[in-house]
Amino acid sequence: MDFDLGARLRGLREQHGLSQRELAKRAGVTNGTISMIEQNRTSPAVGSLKKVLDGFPIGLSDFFANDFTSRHKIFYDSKELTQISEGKISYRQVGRDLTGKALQVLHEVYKPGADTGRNMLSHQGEEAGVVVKGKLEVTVGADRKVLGAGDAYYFESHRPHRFRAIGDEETMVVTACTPPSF
Amino acid sequence: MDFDLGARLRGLREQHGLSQRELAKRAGVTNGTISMIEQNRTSPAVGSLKKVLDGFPIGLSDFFANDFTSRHKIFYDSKELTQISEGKISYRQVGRDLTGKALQVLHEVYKPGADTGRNMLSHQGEEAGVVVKGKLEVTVGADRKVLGAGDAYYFESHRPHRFRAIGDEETMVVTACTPPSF
DNA sequence: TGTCGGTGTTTAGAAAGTTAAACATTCTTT
DNA sequence: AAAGAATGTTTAACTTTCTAAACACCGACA
Repeated sequence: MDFDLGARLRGLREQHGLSQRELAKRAGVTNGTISMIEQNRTSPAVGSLKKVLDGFPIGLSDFFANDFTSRHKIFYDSKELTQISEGKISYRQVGRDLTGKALQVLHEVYKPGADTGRNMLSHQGEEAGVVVKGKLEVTVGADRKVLGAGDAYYFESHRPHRFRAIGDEETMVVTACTPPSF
Repeated sequence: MDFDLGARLRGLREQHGLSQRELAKRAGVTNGTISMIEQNRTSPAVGSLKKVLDGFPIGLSDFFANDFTSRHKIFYDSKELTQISEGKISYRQVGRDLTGKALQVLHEVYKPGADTGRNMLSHQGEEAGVVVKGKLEVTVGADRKVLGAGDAYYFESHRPHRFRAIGDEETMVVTACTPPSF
């Protein structure tokens, strides 16, 4: 282990104003177990930790969300991207919490015909993207162009813009915004 | 345990095209351990699971992200909200993955003077919010009003809108959008 | 002062996880 | 068909976690 699981648990417990015994009772474990975990004298079984966290309650994912290592994470497997929303357009973000970050990178998948909407989006910062697959109609202000795989765009986000997937195969785009604005 | 940790691990391993022995070697555990975990015949120690996941690699948080229970989760502790972005305006979302959901609810905190930008936002759906603390200037189309704690708003998102925190204390708002549009 | 109720920590024994090696199975190779 | 190499599973010995109870400490209160 490389992040302080014990301290994380202790912090949570104290934030909730519980004693080790109170938490133990809720969780269905003994107070000794919690003591040992908080001192990092044991690496609890996942099942035990789950029981303990149910006492707050908080999920395992959230418990590890601010994992020390995940802040320094460099490589993200395809499956590791954070699904922000999904539907006609799927947005999957590189990294979970962009606090203090300058960049937001998304892997977007448009179903055929998917559209960000007639109403043009417009926010601050700059954004750029590369079409990986399919065809994407990009409208920026008065400019409009259909981009194919390998094509890219770059503009200042304050200009009204709109994206639309053309053709009948799904369209994949990798986009970057700075600063992160969702 | 109430979600199929074993199946989750097996799925991941197979997605990555690894055998139990290959993964075991990378992770520094034995193939037997992985076999037992995948059959849910043991609840692995967090440390062991961490080692195994480092073989992919994937973080603990992401491993549990699609926790079976978290899809049915009803109650969210304040600390459990998903930080989407933070800065002058902090957005914390209720729930992590809104796939298939109809609603996106955010807990927003505006630092004094924080502003969604001169450029009016505009997207589809409807949205509403309740100011919990501080003062929020809400502009929707030609309408503008300063809302205080307890005040609320409701409009169709296609109308251009803008939010700005007024005064010198931070402003807190709870907002809801449908459909989720980030 | 003493004892009561609370806190977190420690310890011996019970339970469970992990290892290393053997086992069983499938597929390829000869 | 037999040998070989890969796969996942199981078993006995070992290690670690977990429990239950005792321990030590602190503040309240009679």
